Amino acid sequence: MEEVMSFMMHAFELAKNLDLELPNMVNNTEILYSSIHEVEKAYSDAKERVMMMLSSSSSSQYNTTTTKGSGSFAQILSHDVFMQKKQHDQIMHAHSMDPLLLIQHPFDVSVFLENEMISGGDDAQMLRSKGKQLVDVQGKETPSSSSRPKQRKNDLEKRIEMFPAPQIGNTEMPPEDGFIWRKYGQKEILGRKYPRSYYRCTHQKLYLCPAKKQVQRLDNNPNIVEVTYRGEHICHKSLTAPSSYPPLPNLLANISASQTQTNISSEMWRPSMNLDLRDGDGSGGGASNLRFGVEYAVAEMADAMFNSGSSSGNSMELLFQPSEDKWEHDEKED
DNA sequence: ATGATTTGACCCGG
DNA sequence: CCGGGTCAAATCAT
Repeated sequence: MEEVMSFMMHAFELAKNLDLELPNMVNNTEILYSSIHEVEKAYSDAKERVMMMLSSSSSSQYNTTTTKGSGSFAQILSHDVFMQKKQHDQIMHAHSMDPLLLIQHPFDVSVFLENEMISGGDDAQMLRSKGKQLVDVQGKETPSSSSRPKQRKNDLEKRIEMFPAPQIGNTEMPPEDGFIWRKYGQKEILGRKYPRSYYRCTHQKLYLCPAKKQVQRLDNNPNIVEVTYRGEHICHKSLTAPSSYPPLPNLLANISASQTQTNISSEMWRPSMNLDLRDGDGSGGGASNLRFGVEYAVAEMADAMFNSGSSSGNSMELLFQPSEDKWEHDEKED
């Protein structure tokens, strides 16, 4: 029960925060949206916990091996709510929060794109055509003409997204977005309360992946981090994935059917536990090390295991449900 | 030993 | 010249 209370308290806190920050948010719809969404989610989480409890209390003798079709009303209800919540979250994310989708379906979320896009589109191509020397294929710098082969800002397409920031635990943990990032710098920014962290794609060396991101906590609302993406993941395309994702509706259908993808932003909002994966000093470490696909499933599993405790088998049931239609398959090298 | 993070120095555009 | 972005050596983690 304390768990539920904790969830509720968190929801209250978020709502209160939203209330307080509302005047500041009216002209920033992204933040407003994000905040509302998180409040909604917090309550939804609390509700889910209650459902779980209902479920376990009314069918305690069935315990963990309950299989589908034999559940009590509460179980069904709980399952239903869980599904609804998941589906809802995923739809919301698909439309606004998921940078993968943002990259793959920029048309769908154009509201989040900045005006600073560079005509010409393809980053890699653009870099090449601009004669920028990055690194050569062997990974060595190609020294020529005194100046450093450094990409300058504005060379890459820029996309800004708002993510909820963790309030407890390692609050410096950047939002998980499905890619593996390596931190290469941190800087105090003039007029900003919090330092900005710089990340680049881990596969930069191997695959010349130009993707980068900056993570910056907002000063007027530290609960939100502004993530600026630059460049697209060519490594993602070549390594894993789907050079093109299924059309959005299909994707959503797949996700909600398979229940394997984790709601990304929810991972950092777990109110009653500290999900620090490493680095507890909060000194700016902790680049995200989860990757899309497998680890997400693992995270989801861990999430379900921790959160459901001994109360119900529903989550597990969802987790192990066959789902071959995942669109991220492997990380095979070529 | 290898890879990631930290952090001061450096570079460049405005 | 200043500030933002990046480099790279030192350090840390595994």
